[in-house]
Amino acid sequence: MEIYTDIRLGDCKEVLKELPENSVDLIFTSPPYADQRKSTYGGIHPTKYVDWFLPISEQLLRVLKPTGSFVLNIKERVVNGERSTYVMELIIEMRKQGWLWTEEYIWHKKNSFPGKWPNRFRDSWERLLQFNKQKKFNMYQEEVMVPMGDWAKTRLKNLSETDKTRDESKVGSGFGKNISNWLGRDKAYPTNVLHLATECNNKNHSAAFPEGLPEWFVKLFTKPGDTVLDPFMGSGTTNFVAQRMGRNSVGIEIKKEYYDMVKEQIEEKKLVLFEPKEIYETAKHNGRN
Amino acid sequence: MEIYTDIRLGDCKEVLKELPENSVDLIFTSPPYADQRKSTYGGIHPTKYVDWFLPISEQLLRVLKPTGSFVLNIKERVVNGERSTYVMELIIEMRKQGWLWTEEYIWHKKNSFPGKWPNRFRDSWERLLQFNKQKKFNMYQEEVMVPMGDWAKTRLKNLSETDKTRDESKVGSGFGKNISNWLGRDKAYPTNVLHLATECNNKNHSAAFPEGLPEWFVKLFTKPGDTVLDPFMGSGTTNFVAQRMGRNSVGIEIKKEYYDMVKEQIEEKKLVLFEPKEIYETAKHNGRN
DNA sequence: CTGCACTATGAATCGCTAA
DNA sequence: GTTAGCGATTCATAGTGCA
Repeated sequence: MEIYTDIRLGDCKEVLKELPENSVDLIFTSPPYADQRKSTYGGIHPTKYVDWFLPISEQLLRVLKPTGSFVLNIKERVVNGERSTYVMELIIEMRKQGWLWTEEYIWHKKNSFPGKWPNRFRDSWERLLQFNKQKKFNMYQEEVMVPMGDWAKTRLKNLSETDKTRDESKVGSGFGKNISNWLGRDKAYPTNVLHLATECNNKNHSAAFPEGLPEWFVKLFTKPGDTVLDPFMGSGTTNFVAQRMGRNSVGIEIKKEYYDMVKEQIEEKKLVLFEPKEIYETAKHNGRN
Repeated sequence: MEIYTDIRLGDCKEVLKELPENSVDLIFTSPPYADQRKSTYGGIHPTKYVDWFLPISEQLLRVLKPTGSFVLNIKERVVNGERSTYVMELIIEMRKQGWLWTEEYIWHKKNSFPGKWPNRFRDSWERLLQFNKQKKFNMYQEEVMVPMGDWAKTRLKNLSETDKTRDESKVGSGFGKNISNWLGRDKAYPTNVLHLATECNNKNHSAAFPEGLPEWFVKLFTKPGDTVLDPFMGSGTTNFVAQRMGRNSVGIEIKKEYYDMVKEQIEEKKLVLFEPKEIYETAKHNGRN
């Protein structure tokens, strides 16, 4: 299968207009967080954040396929001792734009940055907001199943009386059918809480999120050959993951420095792609939830 | 030390007016969640939820001491395939009332309700919203520190194969490596993510939350002799915990059935209070974070 | 007292059917 | 059309009983 990795330089608000409508299966991104310090990368003041983001999310709504999903990794900052409300306002405004706010996943960062403050503890979680265009969308739940708890072994040997009763009460058809549901089952569906450690990259650039994060959602919401978009590419984590997993991807980055870096690395990776099988196997190591 | 446990019957919107202003150190409560079904206990329609809650939070703002905290346990439900936005709207409106939204803790429910749906996974977390009257408030961080040595030991011993596969295999970091960070340290500050299982009570009443939840916040935000308030008492978990930990408490409940039950149990507990030490030790079993 | 087997059930959600 | 009621689905935990 031939896939492409399309890296573009520019302001995503403008560059997105070049993309055809209904062409993307998954948007996974982590936009620059609101920040009062203008000096930092893309610092947008908290009070302007929603106004700044809405034109972008409007384009995202246009390019996303009706069956696609938009996953937004974001967490509000503390301003004057309070959590800002711009994320909540954003959700409310995006719904007015036509987005459905389907779910909020939690990314629990296991090794969050240490620190001590007089009136709060370490912040060790971030939001992963899932938006959709319609109630029916593609979701491949089996792809992200996790090993089941230890109890399953004994459970499989003898079904408990409770289960029998519960099952029999349903219909007179008996519980044989239900037993078959359990046989051979060694995996369970995950929950909406993801446990991942923040990655410690010894590279010269730091990723906002670990590879496991986009990987989980790429598996969950796309199949090989689908297209993934990250309008705030940064160090390109989303695109590298997409490429490794056999998905097309588009990445947009406003800073030439990052753009060049990703361009270079993407070229390198292409060489490796001649052995896709092996790469896929290595990738499968990554555990999740 | 002599403490009181004050249980009152009635609608908290009215009963709260009887309480003096600036008299409570901690409000910990879990109001009835919005629900479309009117038949269930206190079912408030999602679209009316904010209007229903604001008069109550106004009273709570009045009775809370300036140095006190208000912790609200809540989670929005799914309506028509979307998460409702009433919790976000509530936060925004409460800030207009004068509340500061200081922090959002996450309660990660390890044993969430099972089930499978076409477009979502099991919901295994709830919000614990912390509101304050001013930026400076009482917080006793040392009281909730996690003993590192013990924690690591039990963690290592009890670590099931599933845990390892699920949580640790993702990055190269590995579990052992992280342990080494903790050696030589007695205690560590927790984060804003709490891990607790929902209690599996085979008693005749079920609590909405496990005792560990109010216990953690009572420790964190009050000292012995302080006053704790739960305006939606329910089965009285908050008040039992407060009493056991030597805090005064006020509980308000609209349903006579629950009110009577708690009244009865509070009386029983008083007898036991002659041996506070032993009780406290047993209570410490409740795991957290 | 420890360990193992087994039981009970929990702030759930979707889709269909009846009113 | 819209809404309310009900069945089906499903996993981790604590508690009990017994060897």
